Amino acid sequence: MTREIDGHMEQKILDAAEQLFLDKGFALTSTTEIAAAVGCNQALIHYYFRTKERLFEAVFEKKAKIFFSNIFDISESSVSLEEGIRRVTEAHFDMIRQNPRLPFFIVNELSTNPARIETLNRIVGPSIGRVFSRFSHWLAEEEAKGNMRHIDPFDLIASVVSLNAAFFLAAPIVKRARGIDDASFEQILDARKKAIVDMVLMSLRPLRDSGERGDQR
Amino acid sequence: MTREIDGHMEQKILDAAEQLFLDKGFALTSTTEIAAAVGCNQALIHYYFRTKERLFEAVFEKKAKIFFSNIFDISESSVSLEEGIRRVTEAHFDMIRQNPRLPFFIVNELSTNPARIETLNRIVGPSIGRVFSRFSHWLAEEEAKGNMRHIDPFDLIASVVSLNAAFFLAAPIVKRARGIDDASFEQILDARKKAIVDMVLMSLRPLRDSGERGDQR
DNA sequence: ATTATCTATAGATCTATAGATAATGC
DNA sequence: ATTATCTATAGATCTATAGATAATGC
Repeated sequence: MTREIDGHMEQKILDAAEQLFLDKGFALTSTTEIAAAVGCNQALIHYYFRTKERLFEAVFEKKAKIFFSNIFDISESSVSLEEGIRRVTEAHFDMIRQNPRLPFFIVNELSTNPARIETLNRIVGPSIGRVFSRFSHWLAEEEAKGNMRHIDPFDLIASVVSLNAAFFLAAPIVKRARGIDDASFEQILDARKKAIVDMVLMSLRPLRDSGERGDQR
Repeated sequence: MTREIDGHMEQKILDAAEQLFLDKGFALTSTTEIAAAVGCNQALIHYYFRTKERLFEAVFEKKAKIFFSNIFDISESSVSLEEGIRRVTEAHFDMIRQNPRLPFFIVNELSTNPARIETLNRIVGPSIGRVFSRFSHWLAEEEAKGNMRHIDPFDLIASVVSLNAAFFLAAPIVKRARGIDDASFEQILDARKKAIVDMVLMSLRPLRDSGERGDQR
């Protein structure tokens, strides 16, 4: 093989590693297997990345960034409550839809290797605080206007992320178990997205006629 | 070592395997490690269980049964909507609370080894249909009475399971990341359980004043 | 005689490194 | 001369099995 026939080997290794790590996780993926997928020998992987661990870190950082960045970024606060909630929920759902193995990948690696939490803190830490506080303020305003019941912003975010992520954790399993073809599966995804948005919006409706919070209008 | 000093080795192996498999999954747990935890030699594990795979199966069946059995079993349909939803949601939450690694374990093994879905179908298949249909009927009645909005029973179940399971997938990560002690963690669990129940109940409230379904009373 | 437990080891990985070879840039 | 790629291999696992030994029940 000559050098750099089409694109760099380094990139091809990264791509193959990404796919395999996403699919099977760190432990079940061997450098031998990555080399086979790339079509090079196994030593080359260590030439570029030194260790399997460092190769994994490269993939993990990229994927963690996708998963945790811009969650619940209400950039335009001029939008209505319903529209705002719908947007962030759907954006989050769609992000996972484009990276369906992401929830499994993140959960799997953080559970089996808690040390990786450091990596996360470094990557996500800085930005998350600002986004959260902007979202909180927006919610508080809407609550004050009587547009929604009282809810801890953390609980709302946790719920939306739970509903979206858990579905994609279970989806491939259900898909295989029931032998669902791709076309039907896309329909199921759309339906579930709608159901999740509905559920969240419905749950935020202000309380009806008691003297409790959320009825100040 | 003499035989059967206190309880059977077979049971001790099962117990140790259960703990390790739950913690780290199939791939990351070695029979050597299990033997070390038990305090016997590694060959004994194969004496009793022949292969690591069969030992794992034994653990997996037991745990899958716990996770999937009796989900959403509304045994007494005389109960009110709110009380019924609260009960099944809390029962499900508490079941996971007692087996906090269960969601990770199930997701992890089904994702990395789809063949295991067969095991699941065999174990869960028979009972789940009946429970689901009973729950559906109960919901339909409550909807007809105007006590709740219309919702696909599957979506409701999916949402509750998602909310509960996802929390326990993320909880240990957050706990470690933020250095939360056990006492505070228990409080967080209680608070989250309440928030989940609230969210579900709130989302089921009948629609207010449009002419849509759920307002027939 | 049977059963439980142990020691030892074969065979299959897998990661990482050393050192050879070939292509490129000077 | 440097850099990319390859071959070969050391050393560390890990699973599974063969065969020895010791305890128990008859």
